[in-house]
Amino acid sequence: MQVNDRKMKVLQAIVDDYVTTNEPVGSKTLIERHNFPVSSATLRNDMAELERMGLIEKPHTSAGRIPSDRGYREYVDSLMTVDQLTEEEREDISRRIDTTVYEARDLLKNASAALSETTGLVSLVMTPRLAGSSLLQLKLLMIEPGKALVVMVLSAGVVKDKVVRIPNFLTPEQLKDISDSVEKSLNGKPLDEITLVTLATSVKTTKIPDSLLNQVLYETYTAIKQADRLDVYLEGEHNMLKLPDFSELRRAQNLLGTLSHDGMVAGYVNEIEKEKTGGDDTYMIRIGQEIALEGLEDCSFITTTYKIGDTISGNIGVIGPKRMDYSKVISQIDFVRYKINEQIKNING
Amino acid sequence: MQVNDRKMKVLQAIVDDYVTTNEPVGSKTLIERHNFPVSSATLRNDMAELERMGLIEKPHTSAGRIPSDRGYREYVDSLMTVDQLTEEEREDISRRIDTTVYEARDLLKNASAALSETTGLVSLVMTPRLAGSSLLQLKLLMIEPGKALVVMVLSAGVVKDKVVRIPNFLTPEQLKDISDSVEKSLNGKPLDEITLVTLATSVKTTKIPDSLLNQVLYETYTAIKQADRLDVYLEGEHNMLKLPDFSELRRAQNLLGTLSHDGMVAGYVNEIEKEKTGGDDTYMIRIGQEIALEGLEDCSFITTTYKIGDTISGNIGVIGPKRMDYSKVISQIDFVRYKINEQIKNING
DNA sequence: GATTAGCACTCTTGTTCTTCGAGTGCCAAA
DNA sequence: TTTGGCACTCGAAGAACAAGAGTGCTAATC
Repeated sequence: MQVNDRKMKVLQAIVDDYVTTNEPVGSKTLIERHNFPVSSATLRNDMAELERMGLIEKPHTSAGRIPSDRGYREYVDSLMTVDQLTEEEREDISRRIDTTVYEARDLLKNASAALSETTGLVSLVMTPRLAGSSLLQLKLLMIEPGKALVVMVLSAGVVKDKVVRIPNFLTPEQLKDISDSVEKSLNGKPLDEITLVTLATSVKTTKIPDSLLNQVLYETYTAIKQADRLDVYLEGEHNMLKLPDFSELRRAQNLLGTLSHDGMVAGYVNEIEKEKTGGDDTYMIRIGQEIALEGLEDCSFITTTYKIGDTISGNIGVIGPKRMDYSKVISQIDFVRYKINEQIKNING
Repeated sequence: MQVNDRKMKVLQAIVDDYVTTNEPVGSKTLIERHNFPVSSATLRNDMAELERMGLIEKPHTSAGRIPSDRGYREYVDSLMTVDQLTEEEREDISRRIDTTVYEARDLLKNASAALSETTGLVSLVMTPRLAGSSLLQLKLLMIEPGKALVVMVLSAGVVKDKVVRIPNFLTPEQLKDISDSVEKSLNGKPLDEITLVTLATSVKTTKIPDSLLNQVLYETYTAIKQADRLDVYLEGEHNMLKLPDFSELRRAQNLLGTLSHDGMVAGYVNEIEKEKTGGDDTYMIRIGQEIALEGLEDCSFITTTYKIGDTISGNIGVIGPKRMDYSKVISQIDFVRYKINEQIKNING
C-alpha cells in the first residue's frame, strides 16, 4: 500500500531529523528537508495517524513530533539501513585498537576505549563468559608460608589467578603434590561442572592429612568459582554530559548513578544476552522503557557478541541516548567486534 | 593581637558557613549565626580587610563573601580542628571495608568504595608504589606453546603477573630452566634496579640458544617493568553531580572529562606525594588553583599514604569541591587508612 | 478517498521592565 | 576602634508581551 509506505517514510524522516537536530520536527521542516511530493497538510494527517499508532508523540501541543520508544523500535527493526564505515573511520578505529597486547583483558580494554571515543557514547565491555570453558591447567604456587597463588589456564588461553590462604606449615612440596593431584583430577572439566564435592572426592593424595587437604581444596574451589565471575567495564560516562539529552542535571544524575552500579548493568546485559535469538554477529538492541534499569529510560543499549576461540564469548556494546544514530553506532560496534575477533586470533594463534 | 584573632575567627566562620550553606555569607548572617560580640559594621570592616589580604572574595558587589583559595588554605593550615568520628561513623566505615579479602588489590577497592560512599565525594586509590620493592620470586609458567605466564612475588606478598609470548617450540622444561635461572639471578633485587642489561648478563644457562633465551628475557623484562606501573582507581564520580558546586553543566563536564584521564590524575597524585614533607600519616591537601589539572579549579585533593609492609606504600584520598567539610573528610580518610593498614597486616600476618 | 489551502488556536521561547532584598562601603559620631 | 545610618549596587524573580513554530480542523479540489 502506497499510503503506508509514505507513513513509514515519514517516521523514518522524523527519526533521522530528530536524531541529528535534537528538535521536535514539524510538518513544514519535514517538507523542506526531505522532498516529499505532498503538502505539509498531508504530512500532518500522516503524523496524526502515526501518533494514533503510538509511533511518535509530541512534547506539547505546539511543538513538532518526536519518535516514541515504539517508533524507534519500528525504525530499528524495519526502516534503518546500516551502511559501511568509510575507510577513514575504519582506520581510525583500527589505529586505536592495534596496540600489541597479549592478553584478552587488555585487548578488551583497548577496544572499549576505542568504542567510547569513536561513538562519543558510553562503551560497555563484559568480561568473557567462562562458566562453560574448560580448565586446562591449575597450579598452586607458594607465595610465602600461609599464602598461595592459584593459577588457572582455561580454554583459548585465558588465564585467571587468585591469592588464597593455606595452612601455615604446608611445605612447597606438599603444595605441589596437591596441585598436581588437583590438576590431574580437573583437567579438561568445564568450570561450571566443578563443585566442591567432585573436587574433594576426586583428588587423592595419601601424604597429606585430610583436614589440611580439605582446607586447600576449599580455597582452590573459591578461586575457581571466582574465575567465572562476570564483570563489566564502562568507559566514557562523561561523554553523556555533552549530549543535550542529558543537559537536565537530574537526568544526568540518574544515569550516572545507575551506571555506577556495575553489577546491575552486568546483570542486565547478561539477561539481554540470554534473550538473544539470532547468531553471534547479530545485535541486541534495547530502547528506552524496554530497559528495566531505573535511570536509563532515556537510553538505549546496543550490544553484540565477541568470541575468544570457539567456546568462550562475551558482550560488547554501547549505552547511549535513545536519540542516537543507530545505524552508525551499529556499524562502529560491528567493526570493533570484527577487530576484537581478529586480534584474539592473533593472540591465540 | 585581639583584632587579628577576631579576623581569623571571622574567616573561620565564613568558611564554616559557606561550606554548609553554599551561599555567600554577609555580615548580618554572620552576626546571627555566630555570636560575635560586635556589630555587623565592625564585621564589615574586618571582611574588607580579609578581602584586602586575599583570603575572601565576593562573587559580585552586593553578595556576601566566599573564601578564596588562599582563604581555604589558611583555614586548612591554621584554623580547622579535626575531630574524631563518632562511634557510628567508624562502625559504618568498618562494616563497608571488613569483608574477607586476601589480596591487597581487593582490599583497596573495598576501601575506595567505602570512602566514596561515606564522604559522598570521589574517592581515589593509587595502586601501591612497587618500584622500590624487591622481587622475591619469579616463575615462568607455560600456558600453551608460544605463551607463558610470568608470575612475580614482591615484598610484602604482593603478586603480579603477565602473559607473554615466547618462542613456539620452547619446551616446558626449557622454560623451567630459564625461569629458575632468572629467579636465582634476580632474587631479592629491587624492581627499579633491574634492567634488561643486568638481566641478560646475570642469567646463565648453557642449554638454550642465546637468541631464544634473549627473547624470553626481554619478555620477562617487560613483565617486570609493567609490574611497577602506577594506576589509580576513582570511584563515585557521579556523586559530584549531586553537589550544587557542579550544577552548572559546564563545570561538571570539565570535571568528569578530566577525571576520565586516569593517567593524568595518577601522575598528579604522584607529584603531590613527592612534594610531601610530613610523615606517612600526614595529609596532602591541594586546593583549587593549586591543582595543576585543567577542569579541577573548583576542586580540592586530600590524599594520604597507606602502607603494605614496611617498604611499599601507596596513596588514598578524595577529590571533592573546594567547598567541602575538610575536617570531616580528613577524619574519614584517616580512619579508612587506619583500616587499610590494619587489614593489610591481617592479610600478610 | 486522498490531498490541499487556509485559518484559528496553542504553547514555548526570548525580551524587556520592574520590583525586592541582601549586602556593601563609607561617613560621622561615640 | 566601634557603631549606627544611609545611599548605592547588583542579582534574582516575576510579570507582561511579542514572535514564531506547529497543530487540528474544515471546506474545497483532484
